[in-house]
This record gives sequence, structure tokens and C-alpha cells, in this order.
Amino acid sequence: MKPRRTIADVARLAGVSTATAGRVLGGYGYAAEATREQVLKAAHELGYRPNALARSLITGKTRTVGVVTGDIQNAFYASILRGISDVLGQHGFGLLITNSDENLEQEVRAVELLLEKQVDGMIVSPCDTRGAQHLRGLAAAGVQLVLIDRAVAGLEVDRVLTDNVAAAEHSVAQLIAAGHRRIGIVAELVGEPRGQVADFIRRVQRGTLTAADPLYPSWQRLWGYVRAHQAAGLAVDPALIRRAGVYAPDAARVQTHLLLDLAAPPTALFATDGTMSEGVVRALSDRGLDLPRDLSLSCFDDLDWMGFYRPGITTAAQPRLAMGEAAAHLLMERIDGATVPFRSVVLPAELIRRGSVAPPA
Amino acid sequence: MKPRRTIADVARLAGVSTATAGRVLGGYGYAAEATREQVLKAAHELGYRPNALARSLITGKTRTVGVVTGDIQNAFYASILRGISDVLGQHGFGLLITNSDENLEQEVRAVELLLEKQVDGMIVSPCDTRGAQHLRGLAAAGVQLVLIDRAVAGLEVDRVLTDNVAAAEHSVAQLIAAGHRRIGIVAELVGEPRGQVADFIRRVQRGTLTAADPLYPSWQRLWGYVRAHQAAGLAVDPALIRRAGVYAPDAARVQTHLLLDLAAPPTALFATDGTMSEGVVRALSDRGLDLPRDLSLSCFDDLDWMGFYRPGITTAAQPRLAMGEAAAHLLMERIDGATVPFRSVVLPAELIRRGSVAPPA
DNA sequence: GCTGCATCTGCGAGCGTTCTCATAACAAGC
DNA sequence: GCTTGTTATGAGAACGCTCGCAGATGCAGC
Repeated sequence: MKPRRTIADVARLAGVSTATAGRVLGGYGYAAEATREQVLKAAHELGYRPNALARSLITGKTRTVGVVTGDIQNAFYASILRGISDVLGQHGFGLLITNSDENLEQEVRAVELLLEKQVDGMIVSPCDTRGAQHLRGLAAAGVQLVLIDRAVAGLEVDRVLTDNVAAAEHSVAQLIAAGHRRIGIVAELVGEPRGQVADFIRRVQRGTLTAADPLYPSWQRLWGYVRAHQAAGLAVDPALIRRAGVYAPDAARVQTHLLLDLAAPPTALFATDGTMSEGVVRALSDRGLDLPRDLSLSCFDDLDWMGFYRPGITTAAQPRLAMGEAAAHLLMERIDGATVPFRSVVLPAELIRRGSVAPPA
Repeated sequence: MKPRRTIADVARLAGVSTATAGRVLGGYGYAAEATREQVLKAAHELGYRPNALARSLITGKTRTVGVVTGDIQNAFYASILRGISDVLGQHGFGLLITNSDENLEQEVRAVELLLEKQVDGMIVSPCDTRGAQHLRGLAAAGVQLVLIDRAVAGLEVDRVLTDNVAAAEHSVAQLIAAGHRRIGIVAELVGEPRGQVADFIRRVQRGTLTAADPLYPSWQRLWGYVRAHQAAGLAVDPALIRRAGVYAPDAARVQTHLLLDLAAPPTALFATDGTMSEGVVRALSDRGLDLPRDLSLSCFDDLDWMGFYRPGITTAAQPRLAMGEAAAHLLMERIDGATVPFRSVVLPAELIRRGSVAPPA
């Protein structure tokens, strides 16, 4: 095994001290032009490559960022990661990834791992929006934190979110405007402790929910669904609200079938995210339903196939790449020492109208 | 900023030397049960967390692996990454990712970054199957390397590949068996220096190509396409071979339209990977063609939508997750010190028959 | 008693860098 | 002349940990 070359090797060959070689190679402090060239030449000859570990140990900075998301395989997170990766790459930062599978225990372990590896900061999509003890005090410990997709109660750090309530309200309002009165919603609706849907709807209707409530995206989208009904003076039928309970297309597929089997089935469907959308479309495909003739459909997240799945799926497109980029930018600023108050970047989802929405038959 | 606790802090509180505290906390060497508990208690009280950097600096192992793939956002790589991540997670290893965008310069930079961060090994999907100077000599330098999806000429390291020739041959043979005689192929076909398609086909037909040829997957799939024709005694019409030249759905879409505009258009299409498949289906969707009545289609890679895009897309499914897992396993063995000769894991793609293939009209 | 061996602990070196400090040469300013 | 400042270099400490080694203790075997 070829021994790795160190600064000492370079210094010896160049006939200078390790301190001087370090100054040249590390680009700090003074160095005469002649010395400089000598050192560079020696380094090149030996194939010297700096050891970031040693450097980090002393500087206390690793130029590495950790990311904790639910599942890299999911297109939503994959795009976010790409956005993050692009921005970090521009700054010469490394990117350490982990996935939580939306499981608190795994998330805690992931954060622990990143901490041991001394990341300068992390971007987390937390699976618990209430407790999250493992995320508190990170900034105080010198590790910058940016939340993405979800907020955490009482955790005041930079975050990047989609304006879920508005996007969902807009989507559902569009269905109502097309003439639909019975609109089914297929949502995850996981993890709310006071998680009774009926109770939640009552709170929305009474206006006792505030934007500060650290809700999961799917609950926020349900909120938008209820608000659209309120705005149109329509009652919400609890039978049309289907809860998948997990992040899995098949759960959504099952719920969709249940919805369509109702005595008074909906004439339009709203799916609250990419995973749910996939499940819903699977169910519609199972039944060979013709969109938008038999049923109207409005989805969430713009997945590849939505553009060419005939007749084109109308959807609320989250700016996934931009979300990742924004999170990375916020993080880089903090790592660079910015001490501004915490920021909340709320990005709008764009309603892309394609062919899956029409007046009811 | 809360100062991080070190072994020295723990040792002081526990009333032992740093060496003893280190032995307990690091789990090496002897430690009396009583001492052990004292140290653990002190560590817990102080909220001690080991600094992996310092540990790695001395042990020379970082328990971190780097991955270089084309684009994390691509479902193919995303799944591979997930497979890798799962296996590494089991071993308590970290995962550093970078993307090359199929660009050699970026790939070299990525490898450089990973090397500086002292990864114990890397998994690379190289964008240059000939030169790849930056990948040679890694093993000699103590960094284990596993190639995934693509091989490199003369680079004898562990690798994980799909049996592309067989999968493509099988896919095309199935179209031929259904009665198709004019089968269009939409492929990337990028980066071969001797890259004339006609010339390549001649080499396939003469049998001068060998499995050892470090071809890009899309060329291997073209090879399978030609072989299926040979086996059936059919001539290959060069006009039916369309070269996208880049990894982009739109390029495939354009090529598909050109194909369908031919005076004698194909009655069936074969797309050579997920990206091409998406582009092809977009084009078919543009034209409102009815599968498989108007045209038969056989794709590559099993993307989410292929299961529910009516009538169901017949495709050669690569075991993406398993590919990532296999690569990670090979790498872990090497990192654990295995010195077996280099291994080539060739996984079969499974032909999933759905509804997009039927006899020609 | 002594020897041998296993167990336990602390000292101090060292991993490959950065960084502080001391030293020195030299030019500029008074 | 002296001070002050800038540029250049090297010695050596430090980052937080692991590891080799020496020394201490306890216990079995003879």
C-alpha cells in the first residue's frame, strides 16, 4: 500500500519547514514566491493530497453537511437532495446522507452519526413535529440546523416549507369551481397526537388553528381542503376524507377504492402528495376509469409521469429542487457565521392545469 | 457555544486517566467493571460524544464511504443509493454522495473530494469507460473501489452490472416472437470513441465483440437488439436505430417522433433505459397512440408509472436496489480486509410482461 | 518463596494538520 | 540613530483521540 504523503514529506523535499509548506498548501499566511513554487513543485511530484481529517480536527470545521430525509428513493426527497447537493458543491462542501424511513428512532441515530462525524450543519426533514429533543440545542452546540418540508414546535431555526394550506385550498377550489360538490381527499394524516380528523376539522372551521401550528404537510393540505369548502359555503363530508396512515402508494390505493365504493361516491379526488397520488392513480387505473370523464383528479407534487399520463394530471407542483437549494443556502449562510434571526422560507406550489379536471358528468 | 466534551473531560470527572476512559468509551483493551461504570456515568453526565475525526486520524479508517453517480434525482441512481445506504447503515458507516452529471471533469473533482475526506472506499458509476485515470491505483492507495452499472477497460476491481445484452436480447426477441419485424430502438449511445453505429453493428454481427469490452449499458443493449435480430434471421435496418446522444427524456422524445414519421415506421419500439422510456412514452402520448393496438412497446427499467400507465408497460426491470446492496456488500468485504481476486457480479434484469406488447396490426 | 499469566491502569507519543509565537531581514518614517 | 511595520520562516504546541509500553495487582502453579 502506497503510503500517503504528508506535509512533512513535501516540506522535506522542498527544503522548508512543515509550517511553511503548510502555509503554501493551505493558502494561509505569508510565503515568498520562490518558496511557494518550490513547495508546489514538491507537492506535485509526491502527489500530495491534503488530509481533510487532520485539517478539520484543528480548525473545527469539516466543510461537510449532513442531511436526514425520509427516503432517498422518493422522488420528492431525491430532488431536494439534488438541490442541496448543487449548492453545497458550489461551496466545495461534502454531503453526508441518511434516511429515517419516517421513524424517530432511526432519525435520532442518523443525527447522532452526523454529529460524531462533526458535520458543520444539517438539513433535516423531521418525522416528529413536537418533541424532537435530538434537534434542540444543535445550534448552541455549534452545529447549524435547517428544517425542510416540516417545522417543529418551538424549534426556532431556519426552515424551508411549501405553502401547503394555500396550495391545497387552491387545488380544491379549482375542483369546486368546475362544479364538483363531493370531493374525496386521500391523505396520509399520520402522527397528530390529537389526531381525530373530525376534531381537526372542527378546529379549522372555528379558526383555532394558526399558521404557527407545526402540522405535518398532509394535515396542512387537509386544512386547505376544508378551507376551500368553507369559502364556497360547502359542508365537509367526513366520509370523503380518507386517511392512508403511512407513506405508501398501496395504502392510498386501498383508500381510493373504498372511496369509490361509497353509496354516494365523490365526483372528484384530491391526493395530498406524490406518494398518495401514485396510489390514487393506480386505483383509477385498476378500475379503468376515464379521466376526466368518469372522475376529476387533482394531485400534489409534479411527478415525471403526470405530464404524459393521459389526459395529463392536474397537480400542485412543489418546487422541490428550489426547496433543497434554499435550505442549502440558508445553511451555508449560517455556517459562514450569519447571526440573523431565524428565517422561514415559504415557497408556493404552482398549480399546473393539465387535463384531469372537468365538470362532473 | 457549548464547548464539546472530550475524553479528557470525562476522564477528569470519572477520576481516571484519559487512556482508561478511552478504553471504556472506545471499547478496546481492558477495563474493570467498576471503572467502566464510572466512566460511562461521567460520559453520560457530560453528554460526551466521541469525535470521529480524531479517532479516524489515528486509526486511518473513517467508516465512511463515498458514492459517485450521474444524478441522484434519477430513479435509477436513487434506488441504487438506497440499496447502498441500507447496507452501510447496518455497518454503521456514513455515506458521502456526489454527482457527476455524466461529466468526467466533475467526476474527477468528486473523487478528489472523497479522497481528501479519507473515505474508506467508494462506489462509482464511471462516465468514462476507457481512461478513468483518476480511478486507477485507488486500491493501491488503500481506498477500496467498486464500480456499478459500468465497467472500465483494464480496471480490475469489484463491480456490479446488469446483464444488459441478455436482457435486451430477451426483450427484443419477445417483440419478434409477437410478430414484429420492424422494431425501432431509442438509445443513448453516447461516448463510444469508435462510435459509428453501423460499424458497431458490423462488429456485433461478425462476433468480434467480447463480454470483456467495457461498453456503456446502452451499447450493450443495442448489442442485444442486434443479437435478437440475428437469432431470428432478421436484417437490422439502421434507420430504426435512433441515437439520443444524451441522458434526457426530451432527446428520446424527439427521436421517437422521427422514428414514427418514417415512410416505413416501426410497429414496435424498444427503449433502452428509464430516461429513454420516459421520452418514448411522452412522444406516444403526444400522438395519442393507443398501446398496444397502434404500436407495441418494450421498455427498460421498471419505473413507478409503468405499472399503472395503461395498458401497463412491458419492461426489463433492473434490480436497482439489489445492485446497490451488492455493491455495498462487496465494498464492505474489501474494507474488512478481504483480499480475494476481484469479482464481477452480473445481475439479470427481469422481463415484466404487462400489456404494451401485442402482435402488429 | 518465585514465576507466569491475565487483568487493569497511566504515561506519553503520535496521527497530519493549523496556528501562535519568536526571530530575522529589510524598508520606511521621524 | 531608533522605532514601527511588513514580509518571511521555523519551532513547537495543539486538536481529540488511539495505542504501545511500563508498571501494578491478584492469583494459580510449583
